[in-house]
Amino acid sequence: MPVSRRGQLPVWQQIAEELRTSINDGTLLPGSRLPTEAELTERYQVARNTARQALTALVNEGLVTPARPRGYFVRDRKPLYYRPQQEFRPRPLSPEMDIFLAEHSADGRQPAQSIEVAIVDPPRDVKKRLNLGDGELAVVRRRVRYLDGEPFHTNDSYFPLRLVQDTEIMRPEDIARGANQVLAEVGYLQVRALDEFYVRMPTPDEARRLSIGPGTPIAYHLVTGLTEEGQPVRVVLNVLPGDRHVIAFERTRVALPTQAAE
Amino acid sequence: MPVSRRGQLPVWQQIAEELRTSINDGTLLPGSRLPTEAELTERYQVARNTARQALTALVNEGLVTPARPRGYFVRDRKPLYYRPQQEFRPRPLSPEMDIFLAEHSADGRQPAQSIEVAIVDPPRDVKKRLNLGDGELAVVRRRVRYLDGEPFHTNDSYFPLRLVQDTEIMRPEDIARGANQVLAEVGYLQVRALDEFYVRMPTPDEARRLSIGPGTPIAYHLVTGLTEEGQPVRVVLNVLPGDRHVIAFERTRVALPTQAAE
DNA sequence: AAGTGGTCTAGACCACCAC
DNA sequence: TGGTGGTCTAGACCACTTA
Repeated sequence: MPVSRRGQLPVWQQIAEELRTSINDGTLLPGSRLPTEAELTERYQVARNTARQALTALVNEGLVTPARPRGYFVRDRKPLYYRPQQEFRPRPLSPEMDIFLAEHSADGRQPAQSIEVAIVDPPRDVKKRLNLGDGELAVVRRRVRYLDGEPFHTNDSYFPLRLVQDTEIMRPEDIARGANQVLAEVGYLQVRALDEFYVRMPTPDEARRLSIGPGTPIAYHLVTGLTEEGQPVRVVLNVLPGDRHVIAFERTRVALPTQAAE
Repeated sequence: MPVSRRGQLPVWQQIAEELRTSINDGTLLPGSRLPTEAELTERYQVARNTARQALTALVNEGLVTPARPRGYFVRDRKPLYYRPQQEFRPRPLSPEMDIFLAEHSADGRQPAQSIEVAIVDPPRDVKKRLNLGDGELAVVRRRVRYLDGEPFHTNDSYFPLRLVQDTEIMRPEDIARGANQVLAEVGYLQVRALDEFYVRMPTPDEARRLSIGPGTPIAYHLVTGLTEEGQPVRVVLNVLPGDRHVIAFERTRVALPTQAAE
């Protein structure tokens, strides 16, 4: 086979490149099995570790996933649309999960979620955006959302404790009309939100919580909800595995048609 | 040292975990050097490959970067804000690069860009969003933007060839008033845009073009620009390395305060 | 020139699970 | 229970780049 030990590229990269090509040109379709490590060592006449290095590279690129003891398989990415704007749209009275449900159940997939409420000293990220003083606490509603029993993403909403004490927000149950409505009822209507997306590899904790395999990055999505006066009253922290989401939103022209920047 | 061969976790994971902890608790600050492979094999009494596997894992998590022959170093993530909304804001007559420049030069960093124009059969992603028939061609303006001489992101704008033939868009130069304005002048004013973000590892090509090291994912940002009639006239394809960008935008309430979804 | 990580080999034992 | 990938060892040679 055409691997050369004197080539510009290391042998393992040449092997990885050949496999990559097979995947891209459709020779190896999503879901199909790659050659085993043993087959590669045989075919290219290299040590097993060399073949392994090639496969490991593909795993870290997110192209391939190992499924012991059946072999390595070409990954099948089928991300679903995730619409941060959705939450500023009016909607009928319905369980808190509605949006998520409406977005995804159309596919015939079974949505589910777990809710957990805690009073915490929030992470620095959140503290800063909520303008919390030292030692000031927050309530967090932590959710993991599932699709067909598989974890899909996490959604942790933080509220300053002093604003939501003794409201429904403190109870680990679905809030039929939405937590934002509860906030509005106690005088903190949100009229603006700031969205930030960080793209990075998951921490081991995140990987565990969401069953994220190697080679799968995440979007770390922060939303800061503000009142008319610009007071932050809510920070949401979402972790969206890249292989399961497409983040989508829509924009409309805000200004007169005098100028349109590229 | 406390690595046990009979532990639940493989030795290399235990080593990785100790290093990870040192990084997170500030013992190893961003920019500082990790122990060398030789030092780790000595300290933990393991084979070099085992120490290496621990370090490689941290590299693939994006925590650490190897800088031969100086050793491994803790990475320093300093992403800049990237605001897709910016382009729908009015702005003064100025070079095409202005937005990018205004966004980033405040930091005292030197922005630059390269432009390249080509007539191509666009990728499927683009073709579909532009509603191009089979064999119908497009013009692409490919840009790489730099900051302090380092590649920062790529920005490829596609236009249906039939719409922009003989316009400035065909010329590989900065368009002072912006390509969108040119489009508007020939009758294709954009009033809406659809944004999609995919989060994934870079392809080897992307990694090369943008000098992306291992363990760094990208956001693949697609913008489809639509006219009043809903005709797509522009598709932009951005590749944003995760270690250099924070994607940010703002939302305002669109509906009456009857309902506020969480 | 020395020391670093990069590559590669050859071999061993093990845990897991589909068949 | 066989075959798979996961882990680990011990050693070798090389390429690079900074000091």
